[in-house]
Amino acid sequence: MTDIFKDFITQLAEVNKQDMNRIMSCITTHEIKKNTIILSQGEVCTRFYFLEKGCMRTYYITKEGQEKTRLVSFDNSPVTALTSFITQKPSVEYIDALEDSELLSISYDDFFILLNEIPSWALFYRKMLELAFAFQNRRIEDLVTLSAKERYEKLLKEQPHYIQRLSNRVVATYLGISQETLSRLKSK
Amino acid sequence: MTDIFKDFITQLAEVNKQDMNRIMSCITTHEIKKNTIILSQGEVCTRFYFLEKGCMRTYYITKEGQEKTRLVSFDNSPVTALTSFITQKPSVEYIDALEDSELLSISYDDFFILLNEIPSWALFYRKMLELAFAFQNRRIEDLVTLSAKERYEKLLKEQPHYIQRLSNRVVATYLGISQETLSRLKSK
DNA sequence: AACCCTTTTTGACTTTTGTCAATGCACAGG
DNA sequence: CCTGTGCATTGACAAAAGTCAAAAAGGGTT
Repeated sequence: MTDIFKDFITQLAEVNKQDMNRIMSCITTHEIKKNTIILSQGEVCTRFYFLEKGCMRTYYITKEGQEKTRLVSFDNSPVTALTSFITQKPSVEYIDALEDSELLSISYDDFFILLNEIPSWALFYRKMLELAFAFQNRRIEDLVTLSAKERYEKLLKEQPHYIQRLSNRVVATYLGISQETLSRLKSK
Repeated sequence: MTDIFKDFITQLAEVNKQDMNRIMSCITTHEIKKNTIILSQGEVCTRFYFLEKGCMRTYYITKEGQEKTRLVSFDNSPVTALTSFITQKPSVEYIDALEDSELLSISYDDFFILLNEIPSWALFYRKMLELAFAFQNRRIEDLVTLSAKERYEKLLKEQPHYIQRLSNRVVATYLGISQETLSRLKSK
């Protein structure tokens, strides 16, 4: 059940059995229905989430009321408004489920207790931050260097599951273009 | 001389005198002339840099030959192609000096030796990653939610030194717009 | 002051993308 | 089997931003 998460941790840092049990003792599981919002703008992100199965989205709503997607997460990845989680300040982002999903979570307090208690957890966290940084780095690179059309083509080539599994509307807000523009790009 | 860096570290993590001396023993200083490139696309970033004084820029060159700026760093901030540094793989980014600058640096090997040797250095690194993540998060948010004009106005309001200290050309590549568009936005 | 070199501004035009509105389509719930 | 409701597509037009070229404005050097 929580094996997916164990594997994920182990890929980043070796954890002995005892430590792993300690980590797992802090974990809560959640079944989330499609369209459920697990974090709203203005709320503090008090838990670290990991998505075992399903699909979730981290997004903003602009003052004009438009949804803009920062990140879409699929099975086997962390899903957290990290900035809010780290600082324990209100989030500017929403997180919701695009499909029925299975989540694990750890509270902020436990997360940081583990950090001091278990060196391999600290290593795991550091590696995760490094990966998150690198991912965002590429995202900025794409947004700054590519046109809408090029961003779509790159996504189609490198992450075809985004386009297969998500609605046009969500893909468009992820690419930072309008639904109509995306629809026109697709029909070529 | 290296006091600026010491202060920077101390703000993120408490370091005792002995550890600080150990850290400082790994440090090299550099005087960099304006327009010097310290890292090119395709090179591995083998040192972690910290900018004590001056101004440096991290940027890409697109296949059309256009410069696109990911980040501009002023006095008292880290300046490193972190993704390349962490993975020790070739960088996609260039780093150059926009002004005469004073840098410190630590080699990759020393950096990771310190990480295992000195817990407060590990904490410093973790906090730095957290800050870098949060910064990039905001950058993505701006790129995704704001128009060129709004990005310019936000920069003018929140980081006026960018506009005062940098050439139009650099500001434009940072905002992801053309020089001419920026010039027109300014004249309103 | 005169020169060169770079940066900035301006104008005319093109391309890209967005907006609004209408239509078609598909699926969930009664 | 009908009927909404939301999503996708298409068309016509508008707005935003880019491109190219030329002129103007600075900045430093002799």
